[in-house]
Formats: sequence, structure tokens, C-alpha cells
Amino acid sequence: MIELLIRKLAHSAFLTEADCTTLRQLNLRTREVPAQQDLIREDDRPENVILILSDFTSRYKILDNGKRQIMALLVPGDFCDLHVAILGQMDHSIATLTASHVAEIPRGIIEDLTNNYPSITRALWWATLADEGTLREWLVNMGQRPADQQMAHLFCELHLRLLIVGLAKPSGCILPLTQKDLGDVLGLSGVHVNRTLQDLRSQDLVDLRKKWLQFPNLERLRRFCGFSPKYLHLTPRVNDSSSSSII
Amino acid sequence: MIELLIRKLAHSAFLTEADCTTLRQLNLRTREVPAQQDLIREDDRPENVILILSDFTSRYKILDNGKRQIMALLVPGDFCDLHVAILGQMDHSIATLTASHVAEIPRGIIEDLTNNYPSITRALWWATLADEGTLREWLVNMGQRPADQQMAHLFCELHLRLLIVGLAKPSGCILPLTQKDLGDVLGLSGVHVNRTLQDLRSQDLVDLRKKWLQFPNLERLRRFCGFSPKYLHLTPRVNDSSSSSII
DNA sequence: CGCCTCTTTGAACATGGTCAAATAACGTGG
DNA sequence: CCACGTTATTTGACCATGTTCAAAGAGGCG
Repeated sequence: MIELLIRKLAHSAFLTEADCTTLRQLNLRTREVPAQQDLIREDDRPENVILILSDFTSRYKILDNGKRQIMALLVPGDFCDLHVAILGQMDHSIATLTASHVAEIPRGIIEDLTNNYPSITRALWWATLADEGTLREWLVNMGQRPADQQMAHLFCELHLRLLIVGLAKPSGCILPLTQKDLGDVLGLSGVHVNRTLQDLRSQDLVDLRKKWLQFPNLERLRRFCGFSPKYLHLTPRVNDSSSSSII
Repeated sequence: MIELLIRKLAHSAFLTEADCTTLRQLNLRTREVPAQQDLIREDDRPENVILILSDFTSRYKILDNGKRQIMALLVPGDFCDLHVAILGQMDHSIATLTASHVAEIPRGIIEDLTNNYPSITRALWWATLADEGTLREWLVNMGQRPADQQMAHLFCELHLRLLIVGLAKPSGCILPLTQKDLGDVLGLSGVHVNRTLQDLRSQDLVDLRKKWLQFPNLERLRRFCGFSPKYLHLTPRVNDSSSSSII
């Protein structure tokens, strides 16, 4: 299942064929984690690097007043904590939203990669810098877009990120979040998420049912929310008919 | 004025005495930039790395609807675009808010540093990862805190960041932003910023006048907004009586 | 002084939040 | 397959926070 990671890093424009082979030779210990379980807690100094293999995981913080803000959604192919070693300790927690499969990569392996494979190293840094770009876009989203566009924008982003790793169809993708979770992503109440979803459906922009997001007209949806994927810094791959055209 | 940068990187816990000497030997070309001027534009592929030496600079995006979101405030000692080389091109713009002094560091010098000075390299990566932590905290701030606490939290952060580089007093700091700018940082309208400031003043928490932020009672302000500086990842320096105690 | 920008104020409005209850969907054990 | 408890979704009514628009006042700077 390292293929997920390879598919993602392929979009960094740094990965060579040899790198792919190197990565395929890693043998990963996979484990399944139940829903709502912390993978990493604030103040931890994680020994291993965690790679998400299935389902969705969230970076979050909980405030004194009990409110939770989700600061990132991690999808398959994403790392939890690639570079915490430099920072020392986590300033937030990471938890599964649904039951998930993850791989634990000993930090030594990452260090070996970064010591001996410069292009893999650059690809890994690309991944964290692209995460930072995503974070900035989320801030724009929360600060300046009304709830319906904000939500549509999030959907467009997730759809594309899943498409990259081969986990979405052009017409839709999975979305295994409750409406409350979505609210904590968007900074909206659960109730308002519900109403906004109905609103989007009535405009025939998205249809979310049974954890499946369906886009009747992706182009219209993207125009509606002003989605432009530049901030994800994806380099279209050659030989990839499925996703390159849609970026 | 490289001292600013050194003071900041000293908090990364990576910088050695020798590193400081190395950095002091760089000779920087300084230039003054007028207010409201773009230093870097979206889609640029900057040749030089820009280091802020005075005043405040902003990362921002402007949406189709004309709204501007400021995604980061850069204070003296901060870099604009340290690692864009990996991403290829900018996904946002950077502009001065007031007239500022900046240094342009040729990318070659940075590459030389990262090739030959591992601890400086780690310190530079620490700086970008800490920026990412700040961005996450801003998201929490916008998503979950009411306007007054949100604004107070921003002030606490700026105060501490300026303290680190020796540009703030324990009781206050400069804040060279208009209320409209502040609104674009916080995702609030200029009018509401005005009212929130009055509210904070009436609670004797902060007093902003003539671009100077005064904190009658810093401890109370921090409690009010739940400020905890962990996300800035500052390692208290030894021999630094001015700021270490206040972190 | 005069111009320009920034701040301040008021009033009407819009968006989204809260609370509470009803309904629907889901998962488990029998 | 059904019955049950649990969790998630949906609805309504009311409330709070923040926005918009317009205009007046203050401050800065030539």
C-alpha cells in the first residue's frame, strides 16, 4: 500500500523511477485503528512516523471552552508527523475519524531516506510545504467565504486530493465525516452544516448521502466557490489519464 | 541587522556560536520598500530570499469577490519565501503594510548555507515549521474564538514574537496596522474591529492608540484569550533575562 | 490650511448559533 | 430478520454576533 504514497509524491515532480523502487522496498508494519482514536497527542514526541493508508484522519485542537477545531484532514497517502523531530513536540493532536489503517514507519527509516536519497527528501519536504499551502487556503476559506462556498471549496479540495491517489471518481468521492465533524473543520455549527448541505443540494451542486459525495456538475461547483487547485502544488504526471486533465 | 535573525533562530535550539559567526559574515543588501507594496506576487518564482528587517509585512490572497485575507504577519527577523524553491511558484502574495526595510539574500547564499551548515539548515526549517504552527493556531482562532478573544490572542502572539527579537517591551509593542488590515487578518469587518477594540479597552485588557499596543495586565489578557505560546516552539535561551521568563 | 485616510458612530440587516425535540439511520444481540 | 439502544440528521423558533451602508469626526501630513 506504499503505492498510495508513491502516487502522491509523483505529483511533486521530484520522484524518479529509482525512488519508486526504493520506496517499494520498504516493508511497512500496518495496523488498524478504531474510530475516534488518537494517533498522536499534543506534547507527544513521536518515535515513529505515521502514514495514513485508508479513511480520514484529523489534526485538531480542543480549546478550554470545549470547542474543537479540525485544522487538517489527512487522507490516504498523507503523513501525520513527518517533521516533528525538528520541532521537538506536537502542538496538536491527531485522531482517526473512522476506523483506519495506518503504517508506522520507524524514524530511522525516514532518516535513512533523507540521508541517502535527495530527491525523496525533496519530495517529502514538498509534501509538508503543500500541506502548509492547504492550511493557508483553509484560512482564506474560513475568513472570507460564506458557509456554502466554503463548504463547496472544501469538497473540491478533498475530491482532488483523493483523485490524486486514485481513490475518487471524476464524479464524486467518499466523505466519511459526520456533519458535526464537518462543522469542526469549517468553524460552523453542526446544525448550520446540515442546512448548508441542503442548500447546496437544492442548487444541484453537491449531493451527500451515505458518506458519498456526488458532484452533478464539477465545473459548476468549482466556479461556484472559486476553486483553483494551484495551492496544492500538483505537477500533472505523464501517463495519467485519470487525473491530470482534471487538475 | 542580521542580529534580528540570529536572535530569532537562537530560539530554535539548533544554532551554535559558530553558526552565529557564519551568519554575521553574510553581507546583506538592504533596501527600503514603501507601504502597500508587493514584495512577491502570486505566481512569481522569486530569485532572492527576502528577510524582513523592520515593520510589518503580510502574506495575503485576494478573492474573486475582492475580499482580502491576510494569512500571516511577518515581523522583523522573518523570511518571506525561504522554501518556495521546492514548490516552484508562489501561491499567494506578500506586501508591506507600512514602509519597511528588507534584505534580499541571493538564493545561492541560502543554498550554500544549507549545503554546508547542518545546524543552520535545521534552524531554517524550524522557522518554517513554526510558521506552520502559527498558521494552525490562526485557524483555531478564527474558527472557534469570538472576536474579542480572537483579537486578544493575535495581540499576545505578536507581542511575544516581537519580544523574541528584542522589539517589544514587556508591557506593550508596536502595531502598525490599520483597523481594516486587522480585519483582514481576523476575518472581521473594519467596523467590527473598531467596536471590538473599544470593548477590549473598556475591559482594561488592551489599549491601542497611535500604533502602540499597551497591555495593562498581560497575564489577565493571556488568560482571557487562552493564549499558550507552545505553538511557536520557542526554546528559552540562556542568558536572556528579557524574554525567557515571559514565554 | 486643506486634503486624504483612518476611525468612530448609528441603524437596519444577514448570517450563523443555540436549544430542544422529532425523525431517521446504524449497529448489535437475540 | 427484528427489536432495541445509540448516534446522526433534520426541523423550528429564537437569539447573538458580526456585516453593510452611510455619514460624521479626528488625525496626519504636505
